[in-house]
Amino acid sequence: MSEDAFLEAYDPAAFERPALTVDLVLLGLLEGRPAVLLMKRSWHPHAGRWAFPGSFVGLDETLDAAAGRVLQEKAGIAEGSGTRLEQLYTFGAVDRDPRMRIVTVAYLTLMPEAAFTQSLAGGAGLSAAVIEVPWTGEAGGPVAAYLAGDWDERAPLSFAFDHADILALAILRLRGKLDYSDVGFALLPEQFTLRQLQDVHEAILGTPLNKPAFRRRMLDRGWLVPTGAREAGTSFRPAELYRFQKPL
Amino acid sequence: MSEDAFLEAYDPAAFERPALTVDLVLLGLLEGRPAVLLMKRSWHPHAGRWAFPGSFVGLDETLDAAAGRVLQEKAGIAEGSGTRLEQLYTFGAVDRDPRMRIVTVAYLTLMPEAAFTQSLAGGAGLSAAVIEVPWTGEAGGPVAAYLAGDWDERAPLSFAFDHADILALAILRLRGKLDYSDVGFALLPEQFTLRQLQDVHEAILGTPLNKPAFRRRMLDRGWLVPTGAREAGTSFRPAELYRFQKPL
DNA sequence: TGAATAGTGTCTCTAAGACATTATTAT
DNA sequence: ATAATAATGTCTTAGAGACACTATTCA
Repeated sequence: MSEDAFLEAYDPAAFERPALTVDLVLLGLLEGRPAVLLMKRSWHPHAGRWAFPGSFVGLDETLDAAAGRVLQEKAGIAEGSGTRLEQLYTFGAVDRDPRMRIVTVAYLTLMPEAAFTQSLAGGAGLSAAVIEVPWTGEAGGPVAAYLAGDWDERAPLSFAFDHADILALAILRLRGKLDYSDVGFALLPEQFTLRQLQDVHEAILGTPLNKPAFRRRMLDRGWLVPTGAREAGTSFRPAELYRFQKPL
Repeated sequence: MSEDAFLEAYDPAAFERPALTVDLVLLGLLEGRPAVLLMKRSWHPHAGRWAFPGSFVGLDETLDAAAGRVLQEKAGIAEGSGTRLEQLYTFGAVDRDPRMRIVTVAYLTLMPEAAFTQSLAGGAGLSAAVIEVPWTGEAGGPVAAYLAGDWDERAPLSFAFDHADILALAILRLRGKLDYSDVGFALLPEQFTLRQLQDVHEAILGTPLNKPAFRRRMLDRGWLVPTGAREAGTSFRPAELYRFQKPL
């Protein structure tokens, strides 16, 4: 075909191509609520708005490698720290960046508690924003984010570029995988109670769940190992702590 | 951040970037079996192997638009012909193409019977290959494809580049969406029998299904409208023909 | 003892699998 | 009639929702 003939004579520099980046939706928990790490833009365009950390994709690095590099450079998290990277979707609207044509591969990053707070305190300029998921049934909907601490006082913060769409899709993906995969556990610390696990599920789904049914489902799955230890610091009956471990 | 300062002074032509393409997994049915449309490569590299049709992404076209253009140019299908395009995954291994760095956004294309046979007969050099899905449980596995007609005689054909991975992922995605979305119907003609629908599901899942339960599930969902007509040409009791229509 | 939440028992309802039975068409 | 498949009835079982009840801890 002509495509092959074209490629045979192709000069890589001859034609303009879109630039290619990766952007990371860094998800974790803040006081039990789902939250993302964002950078406040101080330059044009979209100065004052909030964006996910990202980077250009190098000529000799994989997409996954570029995402891992961003995790390292901008969030201060080394690979293999329990943080999980998963490709989410590729966004290619022509005018998504006013400066030039940039196609971005969005990654969903699930951070356990330790990694999340570590990169928040890392001084790399990342802020945490709590996510509020409206109940929209099966369909996806707009997702609001509020700067940590001011959850019920301030206005939702505004996103740069198409990053609001990216976040909405990330939540949708999370929802879809919630009850057949182990994404719910990836956000929790090493040890957690069943109530914490249920809170995470409810926050992501945006709807309350039936307590006995939820416990049965989780325990019957066989992924939870009781530690024998109990939570501390409550003024009532402390719950048992569990560890997540897939059998075999 | 330095990223912004960098971009301010950025000369779009100054740094080399990966090339960006779209590739289309064109899925349809051939004698009731799932099949894909492929092009046999006659040039180096990977001459003699089979590849999905694709194209470079233009500087001023959306990813979806580029995919639609490929559908038009290489499969001869106009948009809005009932064929559905859905972004699948972006493949970015550094050496996936030996000539240069090419990142490709793979699209899953569900073609109804009419469109599939039309583009097969269109003379654009596309061949149909029947897909054989091994039963691999929930996990994805290798997917074999056989040139139409020689299904049980010939060896499975070999794919160019990483296109075997792309096909395996396409089947996996299809499986996942099969029983909560309408992808099963997108492959069938306007009117079809419940047995045809079940055959499609079984072929994609790679496992037999319980007939009464399948019928109940499909009919209770409310997406099937009985037409009153019946299939013709059987030597036994003809089945009722249904149309797919989502309520509201 | 009271407040608050952890954790469980049980009933009901829904949906799926298994299997058998009836229905309908062509030859 | 016979062959072949369509279409349905029914029994059983698994799992979820609802709701009430018991258990355990701190103040």
